[in-house]
Amino acid sequence: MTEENTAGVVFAVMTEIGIIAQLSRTALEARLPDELIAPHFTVLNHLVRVRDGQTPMAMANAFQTPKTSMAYTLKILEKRGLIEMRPNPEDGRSKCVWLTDAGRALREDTIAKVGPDFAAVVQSFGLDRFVEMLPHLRAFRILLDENRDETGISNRGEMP
Amino acid sequence: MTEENTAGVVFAVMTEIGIIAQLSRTALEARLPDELIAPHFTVLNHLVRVRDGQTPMAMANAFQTPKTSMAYTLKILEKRGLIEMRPNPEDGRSKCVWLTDAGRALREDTIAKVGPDFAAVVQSFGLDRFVEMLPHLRAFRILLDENRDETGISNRGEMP
DNA sequence: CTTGTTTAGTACGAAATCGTTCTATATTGA
DNA sequence: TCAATATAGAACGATTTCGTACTAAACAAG
Repeated sequence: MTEENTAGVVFAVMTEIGIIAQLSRTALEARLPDELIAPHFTVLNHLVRVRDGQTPMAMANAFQTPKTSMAYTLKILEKRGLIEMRPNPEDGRSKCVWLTDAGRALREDTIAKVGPDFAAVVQSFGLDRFVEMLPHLRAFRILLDENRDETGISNRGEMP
Repeated sequence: MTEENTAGVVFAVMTEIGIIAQLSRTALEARLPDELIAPHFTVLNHLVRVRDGQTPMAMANAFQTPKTSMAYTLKILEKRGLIEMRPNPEDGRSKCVWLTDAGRALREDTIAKVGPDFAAVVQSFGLDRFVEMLPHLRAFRILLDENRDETGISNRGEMP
């Protein structure tokens, strides 16, 4: 926890981010339907946030998660009618993942429900500090995203 | 992704934090011994960062994770000789978790190995931005930590 | 065109995570 | 004191996550 050196600061930031992610994951799951867990929502959110029509492999890559894990998550989302899997017209091997109206609606509802849970915390923290942090976090995430694959992890989808 | 309203900003920050946590989790696991995964390291780190000698229940609470999951993680760490479980002298029901020298050493080694992986990213991002963000993240994490249990999740350890 | 190589997805078994239930100890309150 | 309740951990089965092996389609080189 020393902050005198680069490694210390970076590690401390990562630790804080890890804890925050864990706590908000719990808060999120408390607001999801019982049958769904965080990864399901994360996938729905990704499809809205980036774009839908992506292949499962591209999504596994985006999430740095094994393709078999992604396949399992997608299968459940499809069973629940929250996404649709259609064949990829440009590649007979792969499929494309599309959101259904129900999928979009569930994402919206969940966001609306989780918001108030954070309201008290955000108010005492100060919205302006959030606004201030957001572009930095975004920039850092983009950098991290670009610079990965330097740590060699297989089975997690290669760059498209 | 709109940033015009409170909920939008908060949700956007959470999304970025979630992605960063996921990416750094992958980077961390790439540097851990093959038999160990992120939760193992996270527990070791927690025991150094907060204090060791805690009960499994207190740790499950800290991680917002079911006590059975924590028990499983601890069993593996104990089997690997990275922690020791001793009876709690103040409560016959519970145990206390203590780090071994090997556990401390593994944490140190891992931090030393992961650091360089982030060096390039941090350099182009700017260390000063990290230093700037750290206290905000820490303050937010502490607030989140204090304000939880408003979403009612059972089985994840009550406050000690 | 072949033929060998790469890639997307699937099958399947192993490992991790989780919820429920059970046991032993502690705590509370008559 | 002692019964009633609450808590920590263990046991156990179910679900999720993951790694390896396999299949089918695309691609590359000749």
